[in-house]
Amino acid sequence: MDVFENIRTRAISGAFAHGEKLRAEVLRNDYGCSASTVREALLRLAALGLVEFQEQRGFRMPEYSEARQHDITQMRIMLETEGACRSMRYGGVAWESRLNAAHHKLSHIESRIAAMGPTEELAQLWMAAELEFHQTLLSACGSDLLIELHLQVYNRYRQIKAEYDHTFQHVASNIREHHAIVDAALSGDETAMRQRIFEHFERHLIPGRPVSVRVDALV
Amino acid sequence: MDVFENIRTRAISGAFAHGEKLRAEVLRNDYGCSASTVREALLRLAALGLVEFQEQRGFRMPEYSEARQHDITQMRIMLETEGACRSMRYGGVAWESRLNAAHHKLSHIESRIAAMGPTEELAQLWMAAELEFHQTLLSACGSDLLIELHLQVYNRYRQIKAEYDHTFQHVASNIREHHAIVDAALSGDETAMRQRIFEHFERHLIPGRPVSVRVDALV
DNA sequence: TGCATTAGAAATTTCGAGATTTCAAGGAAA
DNA sequence: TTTCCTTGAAATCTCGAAATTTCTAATGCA
Repeated sequence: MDVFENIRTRAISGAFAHGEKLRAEVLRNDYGCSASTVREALLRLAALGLVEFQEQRGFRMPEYSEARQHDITQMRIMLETEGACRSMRYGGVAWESRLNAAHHKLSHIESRIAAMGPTEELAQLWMAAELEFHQTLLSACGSDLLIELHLQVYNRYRQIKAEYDHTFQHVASNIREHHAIVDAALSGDETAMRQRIFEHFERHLIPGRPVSVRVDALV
Repeated sequence: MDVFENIRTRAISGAFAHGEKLRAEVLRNDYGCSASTVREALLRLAALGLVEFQEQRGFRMPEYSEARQHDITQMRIMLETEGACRSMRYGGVAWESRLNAAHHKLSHIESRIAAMGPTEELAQLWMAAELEFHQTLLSACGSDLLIELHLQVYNRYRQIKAEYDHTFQHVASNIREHHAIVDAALSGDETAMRQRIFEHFERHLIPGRPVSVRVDALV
């Protein structure tokens, strides 16, 4: 069992509370390994911003704050619009069909959640499919670094929204918004793509706080 | 002595060759600590992309490639234009004077290098002053995350350009370009700022390769 | 009471030995 | 010759104990 991978999953899916202390000596029991191995995993997570580390004071989960959520959301908007627009330019038909496939898988799961309510199993499937959809959106952008930084920001976003996600309040709007993004991709209209991505995230920004997003002639 | 910090500095200042293998058992001699401590530092560097890590196969420095340099440069342009423009909007006079101060310090060092040629000591001072200048440029952007990601990308940039930096071929143009950036900041013209930052990095892009940069009415 | 000190407990970090895995060279079979 | 296997050496990873630092709370003093 990969300790790093497993703790990472827990850290972005709400298994730990915001601000909770993470003690290697405690977590080791979950994995039957030594504290050093857990410590190693936590250090790597800290470098990725999923865990906070203070010398001689151990590890804790990041605290929640509206400002932090706004910041992370704005960065996701920036990286995803940039990546999606580049994919539109360079990706061609191959990318369009991959995006379609990823969207199909995701919307199937979202429909089931909308219809029969969230179960633990559906939530797991949704997490994976949502990530895959947004990664596919950027997959043809031609920049490994953009993709890597996006994954970092995506994970922090999931982490901060973990409890929110679990309720699936906005499945209906999510379905619409994901659909609108795919439409924009197929239409080849970059301005439309920027707007659709912005709209997808808009409700997670702090109203009134300045936002720096290029939307080009937002109506 | 902080092993992590020290190895990080070496990794971005050309002390290790591209693709070189980094063995904990070897590096421990430089620090008089155990291999585990070195290993811990290397894992953290790997999470930041400054070192590559393969399970059971240890650590090595990233290989050089033109494509990688282009990618990193493009991301620096993107993050720095965004951050600089936000600083222009939110930073006010306080930011302008901090930028002026940082620029003054940097250009003083660059002038000395231009005049009397590079020494090891001047190179060290330049590294610190250059980072401080570019960080000051973003310092009033209002986004901790943007600043954090920029530092990551900045470090990868320094790492890949380490030998190039050491020659100081372009001190003269650097002085001009840094000056132009400060001018744009004081003039409050965001379009000019985007252009000046692009020009500062232009020579490190692969000619002809598509670039996605918003420059707004580049003449 | 309020504040500083300090002793004990708890948590964090370092360490080197041992277990595991990969690498490299030589030899056998096709 | 080429490919596959064997084997010893080298490198990597894991572990729990020991050393260090921080935290807690009880004590003494003003």
